[in-house]
Amino acid sequence: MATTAPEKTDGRVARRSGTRDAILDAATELFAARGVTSSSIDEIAASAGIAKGSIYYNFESKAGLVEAVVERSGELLAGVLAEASADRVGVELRREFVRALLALIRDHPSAARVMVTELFRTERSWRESIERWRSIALSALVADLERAGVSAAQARLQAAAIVGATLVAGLEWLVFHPENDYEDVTAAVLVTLGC
Amino acid sequence: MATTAPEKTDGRVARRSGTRDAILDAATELFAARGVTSSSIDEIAASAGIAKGSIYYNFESKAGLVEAVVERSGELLAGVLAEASADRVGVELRREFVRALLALIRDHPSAARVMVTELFRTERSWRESIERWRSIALSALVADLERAGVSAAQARLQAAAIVGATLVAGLEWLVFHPENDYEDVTAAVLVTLGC
DNA sequence: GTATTTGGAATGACCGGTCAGTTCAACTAC
DNA sequence: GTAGTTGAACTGACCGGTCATTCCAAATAC
Repeated sequence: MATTAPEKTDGRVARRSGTRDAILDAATELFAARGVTSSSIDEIAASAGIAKGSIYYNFESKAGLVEAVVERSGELLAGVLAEASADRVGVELRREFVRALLALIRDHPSAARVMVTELFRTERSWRESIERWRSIALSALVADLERAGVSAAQARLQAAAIVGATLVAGLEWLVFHPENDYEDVTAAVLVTLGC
Repeated sequence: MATTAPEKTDGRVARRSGTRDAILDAATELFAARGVTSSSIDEIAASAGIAKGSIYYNFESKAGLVEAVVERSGELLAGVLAEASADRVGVELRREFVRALLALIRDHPSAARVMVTELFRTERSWRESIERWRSIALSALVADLERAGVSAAQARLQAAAIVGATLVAGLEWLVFHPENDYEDVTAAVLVTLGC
């Protein structure tokens, strides 16, 4: 599944090289606002400004589209968090982790909301993709906590608590109190987590 | 999960007085597992062990049923949290708040999941009900923080962070690590929040 | 007697997915 | 150079299925 613009081997250029991305963008936004199951393919096509058929030309099915959306959001998440965790431990790691997550929410609000709203839902075909990114997101925190002598079970729960504090405060900011700025939210989360 | 025992006479099931609750129970469970939009009225009726017509006799529409589910879960939440907050301030309030929320998740997992998964979704008819309970849930924490000199905006963000840490750790527990027990999860959240 | 429940059939809207056809830039033949 | 060819990208009408909702006559509860 190529994520970049199609570059044909015979030198041809796709008529509208942005179609796939346009679909992903529109889908991400609609999924964030209304949830996956109540966003129809017709709506996504209309919102992306393309025909319904093009969605099925670019993606195997609705589930495939969802997976691609989750995949893209997950890559974003993993990238940001990997950078934030590099060479850091303890309180400093936690602090940078929170900052990075909030920056992600600020810069990609729809992607963040899709991940959160679908995170705890079961019995879905895209469960696996979400699962994968969930592990990646938590791994740096878990590893650090275990290194500090916390048991594996506790480490996972504590990491979830840190992520939860950040995500929910971040979404509270986005959805209900956008008048605050990034620094306000970061401060609130860090104070709450005692960093 | 039926609330009253069936009683057969003619191949038909008589369950007069408990019908409404049976519907609410079944709906809550299905909504938690699959989400609102992908739980059909037929499924809810079958799961509740009653006829489809009875749902429309007891509720105006699917949206009305959802609203009733949210309403009931919200009352549960508000009740538990009101009790936890009574006559408490500062760290002790926060501690009891976390304990109460986790106990709620333990005792009413489906209700908790419905509230969380629908919490940050927009453009829904039941948005208003969720909104109401969200405020109630946060109010005690917000008031306490403001009393301690925290600004209104910061208080709301910090309260959200506390609730977020508790909810996400609680759902992590429920969904992914049920082998832990209530005390483990409580400890993890309280440690993370520095209480 | 009235309120509630049942079982099921009917209706119309919507939705995911299909497919025959269109478009057009690159390519080929002459 | 130009007329014709190719084929990936795109289109939108259409189809089969699902779903919420309505309706109702018979049965049951209070």
